[in-house]
Amino acid sequence: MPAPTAKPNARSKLLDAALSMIRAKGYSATTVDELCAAAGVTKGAFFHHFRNKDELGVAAAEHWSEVTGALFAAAPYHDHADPLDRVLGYLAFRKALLQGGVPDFTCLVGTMVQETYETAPAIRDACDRSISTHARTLEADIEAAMRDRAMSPDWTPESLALHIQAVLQGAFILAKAKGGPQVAADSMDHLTRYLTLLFCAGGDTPNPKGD
Amino acid sequence: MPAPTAKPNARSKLLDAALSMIRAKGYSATTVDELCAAAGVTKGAFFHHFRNKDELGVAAAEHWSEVTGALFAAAPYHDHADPLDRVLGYLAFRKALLQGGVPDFTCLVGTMVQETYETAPAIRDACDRSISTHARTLEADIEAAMRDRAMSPDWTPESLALHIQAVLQGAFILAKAKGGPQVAADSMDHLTRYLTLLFCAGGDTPNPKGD
DNA sequence: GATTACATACCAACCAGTCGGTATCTTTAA
DNA sequence: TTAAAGATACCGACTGGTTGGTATGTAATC
Repeated sequence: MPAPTAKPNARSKLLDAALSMIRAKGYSATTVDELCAAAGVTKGAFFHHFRNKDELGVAAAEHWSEVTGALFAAAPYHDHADPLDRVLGYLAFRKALLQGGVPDFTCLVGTMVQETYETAPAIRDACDRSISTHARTLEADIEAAMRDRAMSPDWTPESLALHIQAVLQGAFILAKAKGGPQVAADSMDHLTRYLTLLFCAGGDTPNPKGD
Repeated sequence: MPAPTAKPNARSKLLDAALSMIRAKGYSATTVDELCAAAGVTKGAFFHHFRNKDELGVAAAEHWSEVTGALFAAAPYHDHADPLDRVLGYLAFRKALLQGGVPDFTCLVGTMVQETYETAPAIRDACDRSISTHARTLEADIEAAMRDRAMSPDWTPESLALHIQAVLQGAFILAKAKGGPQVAADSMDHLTRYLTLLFCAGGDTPNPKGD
């Protein structure tokens, strides 16, 4: 990638179109022809930049990581002094992103991995990288919040960061099923409540199942 | 439906095959031909029982509701005397179901609604019904647990039941991305911890955001 | 002048869905 | 008791449009 900034060339037009089209219709139902039409390029351009459809899927996941990575890196929740406030601010930011139609606020890689995890390992790995890398941006703050409170729980910062991602992904599924963001916002409130309780009311309680 | 028990006729063979095939490959990538081959029936039989592919999708969601509904109705977690123990027992039961390959323990309707929520409203509604009806089986126990503790929180039993479903659905997405159930089990542990904290350590704390 | 970045035309395989036909089960009435 | 009559369940060849992918050509750029 010599040019990090995206000129309106065929490749980036295809990737941008892929983000919205795959989020709306899923990966399998997104056809190369439709994608080219939406991006305003020809099929020749598509197969010039991508060897096949799966390679576009991988590139779309990576493009998604870059776009969302920049969005979250520039978000204001990092400014809080207390690390727990930064984590809670992250969740508030996620909740504030629930705007527009369902395809506008849902997650590309969460959608795509559901269809491809068995049939396209390259896409699954790209989606895993996207989710896991994003989750890792929360780990330092979680760990700092634990240290501030001298907590030594039986869960790891990584597992909590991944749990947060799981709640968000699940909230999107419910929003899709119910046709609106309200149920997702409610779920994010429950998650916020969990973090508040966990760090302020009893984070050292042993694992209720003991395993 | 005069005969509630499933004879090995073409329709139920197709529905059973659909459950596993759609969970593994997704709805769009599941072709009618492949489905018929897996079920051991012909295409003529398919279009005798279903007007089109979408109608199979709806029927598959309903079949899924019946199969899983019977599974959960017969599960032992209902035997606990305390309603909170029944809810926690439900979660332990869900965790115990994380056996076999990823397609074996993931949720059909969560998978299907992601691909169809924009393009096939009938399927989306069927998936919503499946999830919401299942969530509703938890509401009475949640409400009873609240009453036992004289709680008057700013969340409803319905929202908590749906949040539980969101965590489960999200856990399945993470399991698909990571290729195994461990991350899903970890997320279910966090959810169990949330319920424990919520009902035993501070369920009356006000909404941290205040909205 | 050669590599890159597209455009156009084309293809074989595949897709959901159709259709004429057969086997079997149910109803009815002589 | 049985047989005509109709409905249901299923079969499998066929179709027309779509699919991902290719082959080849051309204009711009390095």
